[in-house]
Amino acid sequence: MAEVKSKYIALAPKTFEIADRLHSAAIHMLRRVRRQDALTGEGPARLSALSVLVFAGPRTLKELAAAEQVKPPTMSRIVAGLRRSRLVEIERDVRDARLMRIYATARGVRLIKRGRQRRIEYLAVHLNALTRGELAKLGAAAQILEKILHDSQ
Amino acid sequence: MAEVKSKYIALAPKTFEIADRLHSAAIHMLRRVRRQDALTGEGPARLSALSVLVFAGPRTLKELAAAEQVKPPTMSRIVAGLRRSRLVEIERDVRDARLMRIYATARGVRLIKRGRQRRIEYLAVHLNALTRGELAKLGAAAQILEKILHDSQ
DNA sequence: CCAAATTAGTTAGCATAGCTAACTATATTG
DNA sequence: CAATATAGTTAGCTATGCTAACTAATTTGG
Repeated sequence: MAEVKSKYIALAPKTFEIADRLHSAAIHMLRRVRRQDALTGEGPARLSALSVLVFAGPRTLKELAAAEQVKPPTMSRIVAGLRRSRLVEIERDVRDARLMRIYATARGVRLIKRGRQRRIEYLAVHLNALTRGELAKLGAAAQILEKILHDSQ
Repeated sequence: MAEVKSKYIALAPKTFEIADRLHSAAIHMLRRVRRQDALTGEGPARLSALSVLVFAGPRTLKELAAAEQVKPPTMSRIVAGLRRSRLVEIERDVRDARLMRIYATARGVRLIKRGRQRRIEYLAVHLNALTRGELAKLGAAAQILEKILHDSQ
């Protein structure tokens, strides 16, 4: 791996090295796991948006766009695709007719849960080769990352 | 997070839970870090392919396609884009005129190194809030993941 | 109360990124 | 040397990202 120097002189080289390795490991892990998604027959943007609806509940288009960090026109087409595949349904808000209420259908929920199952199972099968201690270390790391991600917004 | 059951009864629930949390943390971490890439002015497929050329050296189109897990026609266009941006150059193999030798230009190397610097620095700044012990745990986790990814091909 | 401004979402049009099928050009093989 | 195999490209489809410009609905200010 290459050297990384910084303008932030307060940061220890060790911190950079760990950031680098964590970054690389995350990229390679997700690349593997993502191969499982082909079986769903839907593209990554749709799966990701649908996943928000399944695990966080119904959302408006704008909220969904914000959650997925894309612009409204992009989300508009993603939702149209999900609707064509009967994975979501849309209702107009009674209070404010400009707002959409987008929610996952039972079919959408099933698709996401199966996809998620495949991803997690794939990972778990590989983690199964580890010792108890190693597994505990991964658990600790996940917790630390969750904390950072949560704190830093 | 949702329940995940498995047909692999030999896998402990704890393993699933950790796989799940690791998966989620990796997704959110990379989503953050990726925002830095907009500054390069190149798309993700180009950055990723160029990164292979910079860190692993020149490759043929087929090799690059395999490394990026895409089909040759896809890589053909990615390389064409990189070439237009003067980030790579192409030579024909002397022994076998069918083969391309694709390599990063100095400009390509600079672009990737700066982009990488931004990503790693962003992460490192956030890791900097951690204690020595927490940092060490993340380092240990990265190492364990590298091992699994390497061993399982 | 209604005109102006704001907000939610869509449409149009562009670029990138993925695919398969069908092509060209070069090497290899029988 | 003809047939086959291999490397890469081209054409044409879908999906996913953007901005600019639009429609429709709501809110606000005079």
